[in-house]
Amino acid sequence: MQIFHDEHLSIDWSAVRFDDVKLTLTRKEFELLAMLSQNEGETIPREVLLETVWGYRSGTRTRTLDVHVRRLRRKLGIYGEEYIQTIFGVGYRFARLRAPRPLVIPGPATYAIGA
Amino acid sequence: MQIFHDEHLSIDWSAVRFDDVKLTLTRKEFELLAMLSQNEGETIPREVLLETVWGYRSGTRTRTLDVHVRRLRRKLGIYGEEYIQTIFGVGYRFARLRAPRPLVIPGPATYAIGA
DNA sequence: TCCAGGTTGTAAAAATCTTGTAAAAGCCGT
DNA sequence: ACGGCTTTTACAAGATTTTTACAACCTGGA
Repeated sequence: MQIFHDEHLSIDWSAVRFDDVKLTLTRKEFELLAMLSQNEGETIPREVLLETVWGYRSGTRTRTLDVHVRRLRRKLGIYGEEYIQTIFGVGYRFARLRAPRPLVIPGPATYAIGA
Repeated sequence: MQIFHDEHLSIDWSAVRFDDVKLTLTRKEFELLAMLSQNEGETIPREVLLETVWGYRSGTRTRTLDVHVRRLRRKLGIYGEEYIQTIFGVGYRFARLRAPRPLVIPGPATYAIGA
């Protein structure tokens, strides 16, 4: 069963792939991503994430969520910050990727072909 | 009847061959490989493997599965880890071999081509 | 039946991976 | 600029897997 899909990212219970490259997420990373992507577009408060994914009771002082968001973003590559947005003072929000993929081909060899 | 096939690996009920070389697997090794490859791409939990292949009831403390995965991987040669992937804390997943063989030749020669 | 060879499971140490925390650095809104 | 919140990095503890070695167990043939 699929949790979320768009042009680049595909999230299933069996696997997560970004542009046909399989991402290996840890359990917590996956649970967090699932939680966020299942509520695409909605801002989920920190407290809610900490409670649903970690089972922490409200009031627990921890930075775990932030660190996991960080690791998740890194695995999502350059679009990490696009997919997982910070809502300052509230929580995080998962969003579908807007613009297609910018195609940039640097390097001299490229020009030689076109010339 | 064939269980799984790709460019390198061929798994039938009668034989398993890797690049036209017949592999001699033991019964348990074969059952494990069959179970995994029949569900290509899906992560199969340890518990499920231990129950279906070994008939163990859930909760049995054993390392047998790990050891058999080890022996299987070894027989699959350098691609052992590619075909049989570990999903930490969950189980194992059989996957089709990705890219053929990454042939990368860095260095000055590359630039000479473009020039 | 007994032996030889191969198969299977276990134990234990070594290696690896995951996860949470601490602390410094950076960012945000006022 | 300030206080509060988030990001980033590094580390340590705990959990899980890998690896090796060994012993028990089959099974077929002598």
